[in-house]
Amino acid sequence: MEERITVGLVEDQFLFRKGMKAILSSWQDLKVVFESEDGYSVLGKLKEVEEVPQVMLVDLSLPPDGTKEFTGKEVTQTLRENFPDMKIIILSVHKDEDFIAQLIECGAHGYLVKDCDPGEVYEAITSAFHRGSYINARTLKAIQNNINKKTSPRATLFSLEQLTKREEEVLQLICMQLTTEEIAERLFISPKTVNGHRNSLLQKTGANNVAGLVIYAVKNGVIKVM
Amino acid sequence: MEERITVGLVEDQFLFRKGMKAILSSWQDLKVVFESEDGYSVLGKLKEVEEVPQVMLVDLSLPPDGTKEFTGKEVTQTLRENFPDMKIIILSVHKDEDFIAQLIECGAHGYLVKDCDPGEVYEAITSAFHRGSYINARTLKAIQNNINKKTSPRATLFSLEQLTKREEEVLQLICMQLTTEEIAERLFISPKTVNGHRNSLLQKTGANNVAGLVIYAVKNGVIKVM
DNA sequence: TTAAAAACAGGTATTTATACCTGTTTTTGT
DNA sequence: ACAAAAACAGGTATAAATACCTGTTTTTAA
Repeated sequence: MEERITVGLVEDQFLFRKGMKAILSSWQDLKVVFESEDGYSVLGKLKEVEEVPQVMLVDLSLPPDGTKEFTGKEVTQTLRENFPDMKIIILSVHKDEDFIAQLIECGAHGYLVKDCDPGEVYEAITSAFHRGSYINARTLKAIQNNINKKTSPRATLFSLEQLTKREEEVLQLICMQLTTEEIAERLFISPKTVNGHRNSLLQKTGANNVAGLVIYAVKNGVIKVM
Repeated sequence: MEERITVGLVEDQFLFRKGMKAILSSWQDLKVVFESEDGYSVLGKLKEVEEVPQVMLVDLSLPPDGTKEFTGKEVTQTLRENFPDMKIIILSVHKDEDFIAQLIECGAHGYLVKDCDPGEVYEAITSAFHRGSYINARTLKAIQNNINKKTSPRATLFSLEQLTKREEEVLQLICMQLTTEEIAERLFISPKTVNGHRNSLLQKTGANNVAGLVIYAVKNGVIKVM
């Protein structure tokens, strides 16, 4: 019998992680050798372990009480740098094409949405291991559309830059229903400055108004809502 | 050997559902006899099935593309009315006490957060079946605090009234970053009417502005954010 | 059928947010 | 030490949201 493929799981929801482990166990040629609940501890845990998994399934839900959240992109990049041979498969609820494309660009070897079936997870793992990647139709489409966007002139204007610390701080206060003046008081700065941050936020996130900003904050884990 | 407890799963995420099924299968005295992916089809499916589950695990994540979403409260109420003997255990990511208390008031027999461990799920199922309910410390606290709120004088002023259909509709459009005028166009009504709904929303939810409304919408599942 | 709730529509006023500018100072990385 | 980015602060204008009213029509439920 051939060596089994060793698999690692990064997933914050305990139940889902255990469920996934149970599912994967039904394939004889897979072996779950690593589990982690968040992006923080992955690296540390991996260095202490004798058996480094060949394929890592990474879920992108954020840890619910993260002071500084570790996004899927960061986890992917970190893993790629430290374990160049490891294949990384992203598991996420996001169907957004930009989002998918960004992950692949960061070095992920595959992308699965969470409503796929167990068979596809298996296929992704084996494909990533044997052929180096698993790109399904949706992922391919996302990558292609993203390339088109990049070559189009609008992309450079609208590109999703990262928020600065101050912007993130302002965004959190906006989500807490504070007005510009209240935020200014809270941060001991001029309302005009807050206004500037507001505008940067709207531009960077592509939102039209506070509603869009709040949604962005929720989606990107800038605030925790549950 | 005694009869096994029959269990049903309502959960939109395919992978999570399968994982949960795999987990539950490790207990010999449980038997998963029913699965549904959304609140809509539960009732219909249950009527076509020969074996109605004794305990139903209901996840509250919303179906990702629901035109008219079926909330956990509605599912609970509907099940209670049509299957009075069935025990209902809610499985959710929400840790909000009001939210938990509301579900229990709607007739749920237990409430679990999604990061609990598999053993607790098993305990909840058996406890609900044999003793009629499973109330853990968190749930109990939520119920108690909710009772306190109700008897306090402020509660009557601030009480979370239910949103009307129209209000919910307007709220969704607000979250989609539409302005009052755009919403009016979309719904073929006067901006003044939309304004009225806006004000009702602010009052009913206790929000100060759109940011608060969006947060409310996310917390209460009025919109789906992922 | 009748009362209550919901949906509708209008008014006035004020506050806040958004969309553009301009520029300086401070921090950061190399 | 230098350039770049971030944080800061000001201006002007307009658009939108919020806070209060008033009332009518339609729908819902008892």
